[in-house]
Amino acid sequence: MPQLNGGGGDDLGANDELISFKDEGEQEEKISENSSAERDLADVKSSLVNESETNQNSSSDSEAERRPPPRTETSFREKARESLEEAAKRQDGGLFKGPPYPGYPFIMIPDLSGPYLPNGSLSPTARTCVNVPLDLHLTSCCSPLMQYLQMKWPLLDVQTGNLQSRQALKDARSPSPAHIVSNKVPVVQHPHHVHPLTPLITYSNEHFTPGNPPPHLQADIDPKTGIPRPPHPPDISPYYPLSPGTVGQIPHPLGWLVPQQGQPVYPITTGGFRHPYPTALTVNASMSRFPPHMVPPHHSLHTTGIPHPAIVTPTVKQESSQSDMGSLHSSKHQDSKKEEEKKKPHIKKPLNAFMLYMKEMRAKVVAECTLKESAAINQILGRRWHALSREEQAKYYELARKERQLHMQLYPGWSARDNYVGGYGKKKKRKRDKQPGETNEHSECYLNPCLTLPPITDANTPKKCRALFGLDRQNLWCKPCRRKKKCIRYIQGEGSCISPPSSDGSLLDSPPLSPNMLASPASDSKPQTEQTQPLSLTLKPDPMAHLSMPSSSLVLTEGCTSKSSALSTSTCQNGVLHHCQPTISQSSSSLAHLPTSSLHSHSSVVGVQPQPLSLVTKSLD
DNA sequence: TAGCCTTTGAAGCCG
DNA sequence: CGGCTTCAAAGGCTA
Repeated sequence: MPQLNGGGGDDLGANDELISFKDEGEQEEKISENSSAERDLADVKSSLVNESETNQNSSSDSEAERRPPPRTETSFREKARESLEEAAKRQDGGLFKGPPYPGYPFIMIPDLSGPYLPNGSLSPTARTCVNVPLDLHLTSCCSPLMQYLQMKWPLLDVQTGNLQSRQALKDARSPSPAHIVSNKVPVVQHPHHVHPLTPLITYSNEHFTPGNPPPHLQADIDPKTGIPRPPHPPDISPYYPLSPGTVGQIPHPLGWLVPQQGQPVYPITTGGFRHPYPTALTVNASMSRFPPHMVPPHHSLHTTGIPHPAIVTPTVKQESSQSDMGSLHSSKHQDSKKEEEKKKPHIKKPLNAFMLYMKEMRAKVVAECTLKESAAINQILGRRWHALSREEQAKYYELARKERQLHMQLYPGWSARDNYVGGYGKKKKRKRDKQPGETNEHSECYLNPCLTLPPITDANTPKKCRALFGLDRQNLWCKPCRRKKKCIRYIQGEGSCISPPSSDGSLLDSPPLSPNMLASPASDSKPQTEQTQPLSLTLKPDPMAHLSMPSSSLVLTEGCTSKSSALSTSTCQNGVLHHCQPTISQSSSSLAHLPTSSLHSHSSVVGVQPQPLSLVTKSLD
């Protein structure tokens, strides 16, 4: 396995991504600083990822050293140890007693997901906190996991101060009997279920309502630290029956212990609710200190009924219903087979870096604007992702790498093909095939002629060069395209790219690249935040612009709300009022013939960004 | 109600 | 090996 190759740089794809990202960064990011410095920075970032990958199996200490958010981590670690010690001494409960703060008994973790300050510190506004449930079976041997979590938690994002959340927390402080009696995990309702492997997600207090922690997990809470004292592990929890080998192992601190109602994504298996990460400790330990291949496989992990968040019983999946239907007419044998299949947990793929990022940032985006449409949000997040500095991205790559590692450790026999239905017999949702000419790129141009946003639809796919030149002229493809990455030419725009004048949105936002930049697309770009993204304040001549661009100035920003509100003004937390209506309406009127999907796509694009991505375009003339 | 949309990345399949 | 496809999250939308 690639990931196991400690020295390999390819396991995570991070390298590739970084490389390609460099290419993209050139076009997407305005570089105001000297290129050499940028290159250096980029090199540093790339090396960061490389290092993380190459050292993935080495010392977790090194990781900890690389981790920026230290204070909280350190204090937390110390406190956690104290709590552990105390917990070992006394198990008098005291859970949820006298919470030092609303989030109690959760740890307050700085939200680093937001605006990062150059020095790695948090901006005041970014100091939202995460209430991380400490229903940990913390033991003295958890340091690797702790490190792992420390690495992750800083990225946690949460919307705090939410009265509802607090209330929910308050209300939930008395564990429901159902939680106790049933094998169900105390449900914490969250808009997005928490990926088991990724504590990155934005968490709100409601995720961890006090009802969540099973009785045995009612760790004593240190009134001083507010950190719940980890329950003493000696007693195997009826809730999380731990196999002998799981003693001392730490349940994943984050919410995937608590599946969400209506989202049986991480259903508890019939085997009982066990430690989600039975091998979390050992895995992490081995992960950080030993080459993964040295770690003994835990083949029985997911067969023990461990409710790993990544495990989803087929019953919750669409396949299940279908199989159920079919089973009606099938033989008993078939039924039994299907039953087995049904019971067979669906182990989800580990989240990649971007998915982790999305999980973390989605709530933030949703909160910042009225956007709720995932498609639109994802577009925004996609842009933000590219706007992230290498360092920030490296964090996610690192997390993703660990996710995969952990996943691999937990499910040694699992393969992505297990979930790969395409060509493997079963049905599957097949993405609607779009004809090359069927893309929304034109509409994109219409509606989004000068946005900083790159073309959002198909036209923006990495196959741009492929579409332009065809497979037989791959030598003309941009590097990213060859690597199946986002086409830089397309993004760069025709003005500066070698590609033929594109009718797509290539003219959009990205500033023209200098020839030398084209020559060495990977040469680099300095990490940019989206604030610097106003890539094109000048409207490039768009062949299609006359069809869509009003002669007047436009203010297009991502701050505009999605489809539903695209035609009305919207506000974002940045306080900027985005008058989307004129823009959209004009565009729409001129493009009344456009498919609604196009409009939809466009409106979706007009997401919200805390940082003004808005561009004021000049009139064409 | 299943699937689409939309993003990026990882990984599997296929020629 | 390169290209294509699927899946991972997510929630509104659509047929």
